[in-house]
Amino acid sequence: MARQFTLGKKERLKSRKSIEQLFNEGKKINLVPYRIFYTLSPLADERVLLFGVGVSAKNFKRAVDRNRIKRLIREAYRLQKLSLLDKLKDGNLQLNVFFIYTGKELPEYKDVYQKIGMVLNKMEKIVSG
RNA sequence: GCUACAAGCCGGGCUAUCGUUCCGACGUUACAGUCGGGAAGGAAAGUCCGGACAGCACAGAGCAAUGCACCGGUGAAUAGCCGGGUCUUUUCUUACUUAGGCAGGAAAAGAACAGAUAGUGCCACAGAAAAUAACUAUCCGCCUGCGGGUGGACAAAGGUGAAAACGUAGGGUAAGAGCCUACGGCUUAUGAUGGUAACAUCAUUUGCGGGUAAACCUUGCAUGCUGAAAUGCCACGUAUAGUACCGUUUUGAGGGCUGCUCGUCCAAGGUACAGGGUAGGCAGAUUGAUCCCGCGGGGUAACUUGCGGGACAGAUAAAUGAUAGUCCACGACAGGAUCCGGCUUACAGGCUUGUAGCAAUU
RNA sequence: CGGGUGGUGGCGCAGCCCGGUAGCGCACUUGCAUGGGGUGCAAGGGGUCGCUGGUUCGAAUCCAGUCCACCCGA
Repeated sequence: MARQFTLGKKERLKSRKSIEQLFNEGKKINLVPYRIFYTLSPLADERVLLFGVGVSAKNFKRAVDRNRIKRLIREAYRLQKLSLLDKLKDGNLQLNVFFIYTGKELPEYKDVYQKIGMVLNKMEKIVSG
């Protein structure tokens, strides 16, 4: 039985090329302190859902703060991605997502969890039709 | 015990659930999965110095540029560190002095402490003048209408200023002036003594011509250039690919000698524009001038050395987190990105040791 | 990772190389001109020269350290 709440190397965007493609060709969602890029395409291999995070060094000068925001977003995503994954499997689709934090204040985990949940719900609706 | 200062060390702990990365074992065709172990700092930061390492270059000469600048030691090396010298400032103290002051000694702090008689520049305001002179004053000669004018001599007396032409006394002179003499101060050179040396003391001697080199500069010494996006290898892929210009025996386009010039060597392709492809993997790359502990040796110290034991991340869109509970002193500054040595800056709180003061007990 | 530029009145800039008076435009205040406004004319106020030290008689300017903002290479 495979574990469910994982976020290993195989589930993250690892290629510079695919990331650049995502920024150039992907669609965009703005949700107050976040900006999400995504591309939806027919399933090519077993990698159904790929994920990435970014925080601008302009808004957060210290690496400690950037690391913390990325960790919080990753955690919220990890715990809430399951139903989106099921929808993608049903539709035989492949999705790349990239989260960018555009706010200027350090967020609380509860807010991050809530907002990421909203984003994922939106994505589900887009995937469904 | 409390307070202050200095030095050194630490800088949240525990439990549960979910999760990340690397290594090993099991397992698998290969994944998946399971088990065990490792996983940010004292500054990882700023990138201010110095190296290691790598590539290119390494026949020579000249010029330039940059850095450093008392001496010795330390170390792979430095603008770091340690010790010493000199100077400056502050404090204390002693002798002399009516006082002002001045000389010596001690302690602490600081010093970008080579050169201002190599040259050039600058020094606002004030002041006669900011370094060459001129002006006032002084003295001498001549003229005079007795107000002064004019030709010379003189060199620091002239309310200033941050800074004023060695100080005091005497001689000297037409009047003056280190012009001369004595004492004192600073300074140049030589010698002697002590010291590895910087330097100190003494003797003789040269002069006394302000400051500024964190102004240009001069002198001495050092430095090849470029940095892991360096560099080597493998894989994938495109256009046996276009246009223009220059050149291909000699008249040679261009290139190397990596700052430039000379000089020298190579040389058949080169330059520009337009367009196309790739942007994956492995090595570099984590164990090294390494760090810590104990005992011992050398050295004033920085540091070094012998023996024994222990420890040491390696990611690559980039890993240490989240949630809940609990304890306390309620958690600061802040996160690797080739590595190491230093410097600088940020930092809640706590612990240890030493010194000084206060209080109390025996 | 490497390299560079800039912090001067409320705003945009000059002065810095070669040290001695901080200046310009817009804005602001007051007055005059107009029936009123725009506009024009005249006068005026306002600056720790990012911060901390050093050199110097004297620092916005020179030097060192530090903070902040911005840009470039890949």
